[in-house]
Amino acid sequence: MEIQQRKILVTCALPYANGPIHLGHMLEHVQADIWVRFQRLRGHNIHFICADDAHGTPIMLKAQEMGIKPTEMIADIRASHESDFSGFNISFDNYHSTHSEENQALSSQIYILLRENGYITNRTISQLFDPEKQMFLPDRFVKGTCPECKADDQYGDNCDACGATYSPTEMINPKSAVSGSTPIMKDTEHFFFDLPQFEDMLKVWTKSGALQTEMANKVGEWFETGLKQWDITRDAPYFGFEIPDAPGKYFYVWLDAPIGYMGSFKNLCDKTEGLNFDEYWKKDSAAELYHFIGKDIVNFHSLFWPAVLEGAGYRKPTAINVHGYVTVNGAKMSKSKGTFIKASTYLDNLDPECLRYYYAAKLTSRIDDLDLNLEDFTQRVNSDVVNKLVNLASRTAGFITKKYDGKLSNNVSEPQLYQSFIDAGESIAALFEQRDFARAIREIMALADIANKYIDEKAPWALAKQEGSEVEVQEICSMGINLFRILMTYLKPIIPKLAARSEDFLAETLDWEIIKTPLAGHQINKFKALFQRIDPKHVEAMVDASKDSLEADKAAKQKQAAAQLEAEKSELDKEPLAPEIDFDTFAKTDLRVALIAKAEAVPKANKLLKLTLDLGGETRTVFAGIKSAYTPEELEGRLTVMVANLAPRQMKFGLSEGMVLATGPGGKEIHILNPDDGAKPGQRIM
RNA sequence: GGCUAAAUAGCUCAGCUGGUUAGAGCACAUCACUCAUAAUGAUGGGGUCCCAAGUUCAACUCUUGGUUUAGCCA
Repeated sequence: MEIQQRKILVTCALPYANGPIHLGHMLEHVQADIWVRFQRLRGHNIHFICADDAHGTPIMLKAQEMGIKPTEMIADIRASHESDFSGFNISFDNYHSTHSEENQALSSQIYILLRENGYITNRTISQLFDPEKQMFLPDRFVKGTCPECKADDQYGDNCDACGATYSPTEMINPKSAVSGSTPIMKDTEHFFFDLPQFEDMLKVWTKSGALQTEMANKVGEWFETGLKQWDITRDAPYFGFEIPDAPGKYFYVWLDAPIGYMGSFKNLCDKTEGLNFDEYWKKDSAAELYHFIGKDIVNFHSLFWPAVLEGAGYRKPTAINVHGYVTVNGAKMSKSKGTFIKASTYLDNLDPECLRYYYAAKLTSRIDDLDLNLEDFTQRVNSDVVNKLVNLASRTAGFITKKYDGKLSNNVSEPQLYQSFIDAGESIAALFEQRDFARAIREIMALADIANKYIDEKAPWALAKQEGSEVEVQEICSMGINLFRILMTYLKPIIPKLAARSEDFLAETLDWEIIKTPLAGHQINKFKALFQRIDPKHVEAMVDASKDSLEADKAAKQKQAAAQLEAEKSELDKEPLAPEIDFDTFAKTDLRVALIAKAEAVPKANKLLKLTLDLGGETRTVFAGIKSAYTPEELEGRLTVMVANLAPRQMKFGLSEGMVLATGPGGKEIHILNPDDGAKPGQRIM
């Protein structure tokens, strides 16, 4: 290949490991994947990496809620993320996690370099602290009344009702969202990254072409407001990496998350022969580095991240490629409308290539939001991919197979037409390079229209009925196949699976350079349907399924909320104290230490165990309603407490001569009493 | 509240630094074709280019004000 081979490293933003991938995430991964596949197709040396962002308070608390370790939770979520991405044919060279050895080593090393270079300062700050949970609270985990409009139940950083922003300390009646207790102010020493020192460098870098103009403008506004020192510390308990030389202090998740890009690449280098970490990350690296991100995290990537890299002596990104949000049917993705669609739900119902195509058809290099209009989606994909593109092969292949044994003509009858399709490749490539996929697709489809027109004008089906036109018919249809081959090659980065099926059909690997020579005298395979139309029913089913999973979520949340409410009630609320009695009244109750000599299940009783209690010489038979919480085996040999002077009571299964004491609401939650070590059977309890 | 971006046919979007009757695809209508996954081709209907004022010989394109939407900041 003539083109100078480039060394490129591409990343997608690291998905947060506390929830599933949805179609919003997919926009970014599809965009990056198309660009990466395009570069590969052009012969460049490109590596595409990602990882799960696995640290932070929300993950720690969610794991707690689920009753599992954070490491277990992030492992599960990572598996689901990887499966979703591979379902959409996202061609990562490596998918790692920020909770990894590589990342810990790099984060610590970068932090130490920043400190040595004088970019870390420390000071004591005062923060809201949950006295019950013994933890500092991020703003999002404080709820209370808005100081401006007095709306209840607002988050600690801003008010949904009036849009006011404030610090959680200004809230009226703040409560910890974790425990419900009232937070107190507590001092703690934090480390700060001294961002203002990088202002001059950032002003130059952000205007160097590394950012889209819209973003450069946006960042300009932030400069006007003034850069602030960045708090990179969180106190224990925190799920993350402990800061070197600072026990109990952890890196804020947003410090080690972007370093996760490096961590994932390091991990790839360690398992790839000849791939050198420094070649891509050292200060004077000749490799290109691109981050694909959404517009929500621009500040981290255009200010903190390049400054951290610079401060620690690494190279800065070549460019940050920012995209907008996905809306569905013109509105924000909504769980109640069923338009909050998870990647897995999509894959259950539709072909990933359809979404890849549709996103590509609407993606530009700008930051506009992209609307997934489900009706338009169906029409556009069916019309472009099936009616125009695949149709080109479908309508000509039959002739070649039936009349010419699957062999294309030796002669290329329209070399000029062919060449015009090849020439268009240059501008199409430029559009791919600029991430202007929408325009690329428009050009490709305009070519498909020309190709269909050509077939229509030549009408090989009419010629086929005339004697002596065999060669001409073969040549026309071969042209059709050849044009199809060019178009499919251009689309290969976007719809790789369809391209792969086309390769089977054409008996050839589609390649940007090779297609410059048309196929002549070439044997192709029998045409099979290459692509299934989108059936609107499947789209509907997907939306319904998204509603379903939401309803389940909602029900689960309600149940959880009810349980939490119950748990928040004190035991005394549930069962208020009984009226006062005098000592003599209490003394009438004769409580004794009893040895459970024997315990057996009562065959026909659901709740009862038959206990034989030894009072040190005398035994009693007691039926106790604790079968749901204890097995007979675990009770035998234990000491417990019984009411020894309770009048015997005739039960269906025999006479019960007393009762054992237990607490708890019932079911599994029954706890019998245990006297402390040393107590002897028969001793009175007073 | 301050700022940024967007607002063009039923839908999704193009319209470069202001210059003759505002474009494409889809959808719709009519005709042609019947090779093709009811696909393709031709023709056509459809727009006060968000509103108002201004600059100009001339504004979808520039300026100002407003409306709506999305977002950033306080």
